[in-house]
Amino acid sequence: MDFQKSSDNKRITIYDIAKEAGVSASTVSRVLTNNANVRKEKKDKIQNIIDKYDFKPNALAKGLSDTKSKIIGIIAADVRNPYYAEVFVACESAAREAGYTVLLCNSLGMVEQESLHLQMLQQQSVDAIIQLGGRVDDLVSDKDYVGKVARITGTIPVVVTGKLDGTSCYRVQIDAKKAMDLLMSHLIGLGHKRIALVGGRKNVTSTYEKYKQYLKVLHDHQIEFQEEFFVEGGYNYQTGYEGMNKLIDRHIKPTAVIAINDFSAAGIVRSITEHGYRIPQDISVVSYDNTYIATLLIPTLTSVDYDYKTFGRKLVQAAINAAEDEEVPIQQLVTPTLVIRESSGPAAD
Amino acid sequence: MDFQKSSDNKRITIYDIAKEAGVSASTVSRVLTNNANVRKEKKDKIQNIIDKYDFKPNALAKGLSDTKSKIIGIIAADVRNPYYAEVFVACESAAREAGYTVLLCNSLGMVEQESLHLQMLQQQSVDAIIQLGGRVDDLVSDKDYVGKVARITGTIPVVVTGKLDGTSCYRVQIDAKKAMDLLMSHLIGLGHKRIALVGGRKNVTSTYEKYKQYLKVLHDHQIEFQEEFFVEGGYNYQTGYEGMNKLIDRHIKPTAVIAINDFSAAGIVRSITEHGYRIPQDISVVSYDNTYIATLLIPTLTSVDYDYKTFGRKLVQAAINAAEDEEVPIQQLVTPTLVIRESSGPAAD
DNA sequence: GTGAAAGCGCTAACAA
DNA sequence: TTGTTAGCGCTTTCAC
Repeated sequence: MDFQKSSDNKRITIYDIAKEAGVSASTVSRVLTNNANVRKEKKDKIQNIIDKYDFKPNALAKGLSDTKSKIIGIIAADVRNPYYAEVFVACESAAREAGYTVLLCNSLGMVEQESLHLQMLQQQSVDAIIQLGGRVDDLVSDKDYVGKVARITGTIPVVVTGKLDGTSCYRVQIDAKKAMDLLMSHLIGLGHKRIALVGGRKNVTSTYEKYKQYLKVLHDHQIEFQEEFFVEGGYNYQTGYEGMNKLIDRHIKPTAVIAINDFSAAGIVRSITEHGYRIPQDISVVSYDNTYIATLLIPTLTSVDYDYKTFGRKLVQAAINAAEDEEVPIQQLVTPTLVIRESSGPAAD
Repeated sequence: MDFQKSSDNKRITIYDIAKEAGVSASTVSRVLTNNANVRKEKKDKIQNIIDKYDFKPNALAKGLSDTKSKIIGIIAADVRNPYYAEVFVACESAAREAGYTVLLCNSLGMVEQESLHLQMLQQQSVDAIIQLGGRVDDLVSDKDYVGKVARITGTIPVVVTGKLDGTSCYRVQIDAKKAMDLLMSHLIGLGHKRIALVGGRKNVTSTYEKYKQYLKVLHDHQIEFQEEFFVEGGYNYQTGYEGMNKLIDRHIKPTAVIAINDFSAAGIVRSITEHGYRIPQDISVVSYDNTYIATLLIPTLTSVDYDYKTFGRKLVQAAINAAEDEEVPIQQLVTPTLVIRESSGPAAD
């Protein structure tokens, strides 16, 4: 067996198959799409030739002719963040099962990239677009972006994990209120009253909702809200680290900390450890996303899980249904669950 | 401002532009591709109309007609692994700069998926394929897969991060020998002699090469190789954890451990910590990949970095050059560097 | 049941 | 400089 680079291996087409089978291209197309009757005898013959050459129809041509590319474009904030990686992989699997392919683009924190990606996906004639994070996380939707998306939704359905006021995007969101409830009940059940919330920005919808719910739960339990216990910041290691340092340095030590995600939790763990406190004996740490980071740290993190498989399936389902003009709910919620690990325990004192 | 879903927003084409401008479609095409002369006056008029409708040419049609899709297909083992995520993002950026789009598929450990993805990418008429990990990591290439790929390379260039014997794939690899040298010099320089190598399988090329080099360096320094110090395993947290447990439980405590990647390093750190040893005072831990995991752990990990940006650029460059029939070296090496952090220190005793 | 022909939206060779 | 024409590879009427 010898595999040589057969230099100009002209791609085989439906016509080549047709000629060899002694039929017309239409007939070959019929057995390919399998949506018209072809005499069994011919059908078998054609199929054999197709198999023999391992022929696969050109998706571009197919897409051009029936104006369906069977591709779903996905714009993610950053797949290097395991949260997005999990969601993306879940979407990819769900899409594949439904016979669709996914095209991934990352905006990497450059919001202007999102517009460009939108444009590119449009050019590629994707059948639907799913946007994971980025501008759709904004509490107040960017006007410019809304305009761009609104323009697109006329032709291509767009599904987002957040929202985009003024557009007809479909929304599949994580139930942020419930996510906060899970953490708060867990902590309050362990006797915590001095609970800090570290990381996240209030101009991000999901964070804002968590914050609101945090206040509400405190209030429901007659625990007074302490301003200093909410440390706004970002969503990465560094901001978690700095946020926690700030708290401890100011001598306002909480007995429990809710991190906005696993990354910031890692920074928080570092800060606490550096200050000589133990987790969870002195301070409990809990977080959101339940990415593998939660299992890598010492101690392992109690974290809120989203059932990524279901999340991805809902996103893709919405995208495909919308693309195929079927009924799609404007908004769907994904219910989070709590995974308890080593980082949370009874309140100190 | 009111954005309504203008239900059947027929996609605008080059003909619509042409009609409105009172010219032929070819002329519009000319200003679009900008590779033929059009009288400035007309050109401006056409451009205005294009801008007015924010018209973007259909990439499918374009790809069909000039048989170049400007898409690079990427098959990754699993983007949830930050190593692949880093490489992918680097490829995506490099591709975008060169005017290409990338299509990502993950095989998620299911080798049969790789063949299917290959097929799918072929159907999408991608201009080139980049495969990151998976079967191209095998020390002995899978015969079946080799056949499939060899068939494809006739039409579509394939670039891999490993190798695929018997095919004409282009190879862009990390210099595994050098990567091991960096770690070994570092450790030996710190006085370590009892150095264990935990994780990885010898049927994976890069691991095999590291193993060989490990033996060589030991030999060069007249350090006797101890069989038990090489603990074969996988590439994740669990295998790192179990591998290290095995070492310690057998009372063959090394003074330094080389983890096959950051994931297994995390497991190793856990095992060491659980056994009551300190890092690096009792045991140093170093690893490969330098993903963000290395900075999240306590202690932070000394790890071998690959300069992902360059890695991605080389992969994409090779892919594009090959697609455009330019000269491409069959094999290229990426030179790793060492990032020293908290997890490594002078040998105990 | 099957083939001929038109068309999907674009580019490029050829005339004019 | 510009328009006409012929594809790119496939699907889908419309006749037969």
